[in-house]
Order: sequence, then structure tokens, then C-alpha cells
Amino acid sequence: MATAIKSEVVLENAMARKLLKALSDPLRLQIIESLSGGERCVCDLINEIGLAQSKISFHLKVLKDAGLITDRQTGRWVYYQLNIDSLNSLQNWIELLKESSQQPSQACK
Amino acid sequence: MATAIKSEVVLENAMARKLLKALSDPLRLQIIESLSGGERCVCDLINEIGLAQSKISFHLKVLKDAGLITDRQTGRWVYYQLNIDSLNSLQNWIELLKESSQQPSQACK
DNA sequence: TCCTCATATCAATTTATATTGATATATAGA
DNA sequence: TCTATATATCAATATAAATTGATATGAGGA
Repeated sequence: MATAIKSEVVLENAMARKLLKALSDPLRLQIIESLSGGERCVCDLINEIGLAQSKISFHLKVLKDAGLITDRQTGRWVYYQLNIDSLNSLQNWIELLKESSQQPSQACK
Repeated sequence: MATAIKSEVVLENAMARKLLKALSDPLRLQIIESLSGGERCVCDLINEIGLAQSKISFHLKVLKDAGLITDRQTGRWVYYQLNIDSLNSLQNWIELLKESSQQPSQACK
């Protein structure tokens, strides 16, 4: 039982690591915040954010690889959307940190 | 009213940016996870993580500057602790993202 | 089929970040 | 005051990540 719980936490940590890394770039955060207004196609993101297309594409890929967003293609357009599951994972990870951090401090030496 | 809410969101975003950046390094996550077991002095972190002292100190500074941890000195020892407020801020930011992302998608073109 | 448009990818470069090893600071105890 | 110890800081270097500009892919329409 204890080991089952522990491996779950380790998995949580690995996932958090991936998500946090992907969220650590300001441009990617802009994309995330834009997508929080609902699904968007790449062209809209380019217009909204006003930066080079290759740049946006690059960062969309990073976000997608991390599992933070999903895409779907319709004709020539590709639509991106926030993946709520990944946000839930991150919230859970933070919750676990908070829960376990209320322990008495240990004196040093 | 609307503008008040908006500037709050912008502040949230700026804070999230800072916190996420600080959380984007694997060693810093290790420190955070270690601190989630309760307050620790630097020497304990060094032993626990098993890496160079200057490295640990460097990353503690990054975490402290971001507001994720606080420190207090007792004699020659410095104790670090998770700052729960910062974790709450991050959770709120994620919550806002989730709440606003349930809008209907807009067709492109 | 040919052309245009939306998006992705890639190599070269630039920029940011982390690591290393050395030194500095500051506290406690002898 | 001298010494040992805990931690912080710094300059040089190494590593990783982002940007740029160009080209590739692939869908739809003429």
C-alpha cells in the first residue's frame, strides 16, 4: 500500500516537472492564457499575439508535447485547446505539496 | 468593476509567470519536494540531495526571489520553508484558467 | 494539375540559464 | 583573537533553450 502511494506521488512529480517546464516561458504562457478564452486556430493566435508564425508553432509543439494542449485539424486549419486534465494534475500536485508541508520543523544538529 | 477584475487577473498572471519560471528546474523541484516534508536547513538539503553546496544555495536563492520559500537564520544555520501563500496563488491561477476555458469554440474564417 | 494558404520543421545563431571551483561572510566556540 | 563551520556569492565556463529566416508539407480551390 505504502509503495503504491509512493509510486503515485513519483508519477505526479514527473508529470509536474514536465508541465512546469512547459509553462516556464512567457510566450507559452501568453498562448495558454489566450486559449483559456476557448479553442483557437493557429492563425488567430498569430494575430492575437502578433509574433512570427514559426515561433508560435514551435511553442505550440512544446505545449502539446507536455500534454497541456490538444489539437484537431479541420481542412487547412489546426485548432488548439487547453487540456483540462493536465491543469487538474498540476493542481493535485500543488495540493499534495501543501498537505505534506505542515509538519513540525526539525532542529539542525 | 470589470477593470478591477481585469487588473487582478493581470497581477495573477505576472505572479504565475514568476512562480512557474522558478519551478521549471528539476533540481529546484527536488528542493521543493524535500521542503514539502517540512522546514529544512541548507546542510540537510545538501545531504539529502547530494549535490554541491553552491548549487543548492544558488537554487534556493532563485526559489526565494520568486517567493516560493522563506528563510530564517538561527546561529550558523539557515532554515528554509515552503511559502504556502505562493502555492495558493498558483492554484488560483490554474483555477481561473480552468473556469474561463469552457467557452464554445469559434470557427476560423 | 497548379496555385495559394495554413501550419510545421529545420539549421544556424543568439540568448538565457546552470554548473564549477574558488573565495567571501558571518557565527560559534576555544 | 583564532579557528572551524554554515552559507552565500562570484567569474568563468558549459549547457540548454529560444529566435530567425528559409523551406517543407499538405489541404482546398481554380
